[in-house]
Amino acid sequence: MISGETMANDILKINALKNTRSRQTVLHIIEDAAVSLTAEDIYAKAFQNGEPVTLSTVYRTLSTLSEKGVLLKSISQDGKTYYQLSSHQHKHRLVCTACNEIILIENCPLESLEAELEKKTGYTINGHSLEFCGICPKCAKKAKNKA
Amino acid sequence: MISGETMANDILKINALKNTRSRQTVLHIIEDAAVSLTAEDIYAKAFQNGEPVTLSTVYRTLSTLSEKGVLLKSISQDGKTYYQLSSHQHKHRLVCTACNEIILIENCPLESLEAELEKKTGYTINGHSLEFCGICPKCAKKAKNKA
DNA sequence: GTTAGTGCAAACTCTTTGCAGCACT
DNA sequence: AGTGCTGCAAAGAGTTTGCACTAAC
Repeated sequence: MISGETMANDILKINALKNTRSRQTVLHIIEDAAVSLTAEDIYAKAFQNGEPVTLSTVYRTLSTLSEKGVLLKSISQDGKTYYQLSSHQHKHRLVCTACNEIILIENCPLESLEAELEKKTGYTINGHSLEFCGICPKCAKKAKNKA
Repeated sequence: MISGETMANDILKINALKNTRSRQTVLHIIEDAAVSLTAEDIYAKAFQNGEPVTLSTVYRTLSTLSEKGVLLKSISQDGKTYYQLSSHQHKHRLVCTACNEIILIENCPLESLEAELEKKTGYTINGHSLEFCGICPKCAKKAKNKA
C-alpha cells in the first residue's frame, strides 16, 4: 500500500498538474474520507487541519480533477455537489432525511439496466446518478420515543 | 377521461388550496408536458400562452404541490430542479449530454433493490432519484460525420 | 371580512470567473 | 524564466423570502 503522500503526487504527475500544497491538501482529505464530500466540507476540513485553502481553489481543484477523471462528481438531491475518488468503484448514497447521515452503497446494480436501455433508446450511456433517501434507524427510534 | 380543467380543480380542492389562475396555469402546463419541467420552463410556457405568472409564484406553487404530494420533485445532474405529476408512476430521465434531449424511462426497476437495502441498513427508504446520461443517436451521428 | 395567494424586489446559497501576484517546474 | 495556480472579491445562476396588495372563499 502506498502512502497518501505518494498517491497524491502520482495523481498529479500523471495528469500533468503542478504539485501544489492546495492540491495535496484537497486530495488527502478526499482520500481519507469514507463518504463523498462537498467543496464546503473540504474547505472546512482543510481549515481544521491548519492547511487552509480558499473555497475558489477548492472548486477549481475539484473541477480540474473531475475533468481528468480522477474524481467522480455528482449532484445530490440536497442540491449540493459531492465528490469522491473515481479510482474506487463508484458508490451511491443513502441519505437520512432527518439527520443527513449518509451511507455509501457498495455495489452498483445498474450495469445490466444500462445495457438494456441502450438497446431500447439507441443512446450511448456513459453514466448515471442514483441516490436513495429515507430515515435511518436512529432517527426512526427517536421519532418513536417522542410519540 | 376528465379534462385538464377538471383535474386541476380537483387537485386544488382535495388539498384545500385556493383555486387561482396561477395554479391552474402551472398545473395545466405540467399535465400537458411529456417530460418533467423546471420552474423556468413553466414560467416561460405560461408567458408564451399569454397567461404570465411570476417566477416566485411558480416556485411557491411547485413547492406547495410537492409538499402535498401532487408533484414529484427531483434535482438533476444539471443542478436544476425538475417537477412531474406524481400521479403518474414516477419516471427517471435519460439525458443526452450533447443536445440535452431528455427521454423519460417508463419503468422503475428499483423496488427490489430498495427492499434489499432496507434489510441491510435498517433504513426506512422512502424515495430515490436516478438519472442516466449519455449521447443520443442523433448527436452520435453528427459527431461521426464531423470526424 | 378573513385568509391565503401574488407580484415585486431584495436576499440567499452554491458555484464560477477576472485579475493581479506567487509558486512550481 | 515561464507558465500554471492561488487568493480575493465580484458576479452568476437558481431559488427563497418579506412586504404590501389582491383575489378567493
